[in-house]
Amino acid sequence: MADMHDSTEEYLENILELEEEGTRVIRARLVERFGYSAPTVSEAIGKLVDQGYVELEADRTVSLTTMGRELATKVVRRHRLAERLLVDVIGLEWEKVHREADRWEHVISDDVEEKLIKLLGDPATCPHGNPIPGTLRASDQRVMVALSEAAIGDVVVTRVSERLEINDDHMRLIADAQLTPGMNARVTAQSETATTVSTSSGRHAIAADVARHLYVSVVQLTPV
Amino acid sequence: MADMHDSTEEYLENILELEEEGTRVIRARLVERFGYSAPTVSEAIGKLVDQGYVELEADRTVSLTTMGRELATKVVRRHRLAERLLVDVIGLEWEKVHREADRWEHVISDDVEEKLIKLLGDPATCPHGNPIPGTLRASDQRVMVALSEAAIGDVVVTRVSERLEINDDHMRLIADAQLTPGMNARVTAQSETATTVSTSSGRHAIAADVARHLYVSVVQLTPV
DNA sequence: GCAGCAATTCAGGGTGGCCTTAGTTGAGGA
DNA sequence: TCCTCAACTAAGGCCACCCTGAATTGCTGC
Repeated sequence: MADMHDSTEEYLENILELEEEGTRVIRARLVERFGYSAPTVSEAIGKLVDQGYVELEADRTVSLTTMGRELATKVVRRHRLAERLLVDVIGLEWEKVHREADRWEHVISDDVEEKLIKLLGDPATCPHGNPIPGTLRASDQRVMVALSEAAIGDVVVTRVSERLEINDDHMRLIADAQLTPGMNARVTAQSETATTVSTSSGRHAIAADVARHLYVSVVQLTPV
Repeated sequence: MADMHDSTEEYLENILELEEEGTRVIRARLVERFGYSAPTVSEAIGKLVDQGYVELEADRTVSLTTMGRELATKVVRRHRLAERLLVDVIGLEWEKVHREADRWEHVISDDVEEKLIKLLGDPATCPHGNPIPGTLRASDQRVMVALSEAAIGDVVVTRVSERLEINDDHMRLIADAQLTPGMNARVTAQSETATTVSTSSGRHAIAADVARHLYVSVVQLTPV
């Protein structure tokens, strides 16, 4: 554990999230995410390298060391466990939990993490459908596709990427459109700029930059 | 809200706690509490004065302004609500909750605070028996006395002061001796250096500096 | 082969929050 | 009266973490 700050956790967490999104992680990506200046991010990454959390590859890719990945995973796990606690037990509104968990993730101890896993029944995903790493239950990974790439037809929303959770407007839109994990939707049209879906709350045009971070799985034709 | 840090909350909280303990609050008391150097504390208090959270009186007493008291009370309330959540819902061990809540108190939002009060049934006290300020339920303030001052006879433990919660050894001792709030005990002897009590777990000598921060109320002779 | 642009580095700054060392102040006791 | 001691102030320093502005690097396309 040595000496470790929120800032360390914040960087590692975001590196892991970028990886999860399939983005090649370079410092410029982190500059965009955090809104910090480039020198600030470079300096911070330099320290993480010194501390053995990350490595800078020849092609500038930022990669997590084993130690870094462990800590990053722990932070993400705590974030998502906190979200489950906040939604399932405390009853905080769905759109508000991400922001709250962004602070809670840094203060939850190992002891509490353990208790939470028990209390919440070893949940496989957070309330937005993102997998909780390191929990015991096998993650029943269904085949997911970004809403922006989905074929016309019926789908089930499975996951709202962390990327969207930052933005209150996006979250409200998703909640209002009934596009939260588990909900059914019908993709009626795809274009460069938007995906059109029908849900129980009506017809909605979802902008491409939102649809790219909203994952769905195709409804199976269950033979009757 | 303006700009406000953990350090601000930490100072205000401790000022309020010192007040609760009946201590005249001067900066030297905070130096002892935090283990910071005197100049550090003086500088910090100076900033709190500038920001309108506290006032320095002519006799050097540090006093909270209305604004400062509000924030201090909020932090203490969140701390104690977090403790209740950790004990009653999450199941964290009694001795560990104080330390955990010391971090949680800084990250709980107004929204969550509200939900917690509902979830926990508007609790009057934290698990250590300290009153939760600003909750709706009338605090049924029984007549309490420090264990070190209690007369020989039967008492009920009502409160473990924050002062003791910092120290793991003290907390373990109290838990082992069955001196947690609600437990019965019999005071069998008082001396300058210790109080001797009998509980369901046997006979214990409680050092005076612990007994001073452990509050009890005298058991009423309920006429049958 | 070189301009342009994205990515990064270099140099220099600021603030918050901690430190030490060395005064100053004021009230109480010898 | 004067000394002492607790409480506080003055001055200077350090580190973490943020900034701006001005190079530099290296790939890409003309």
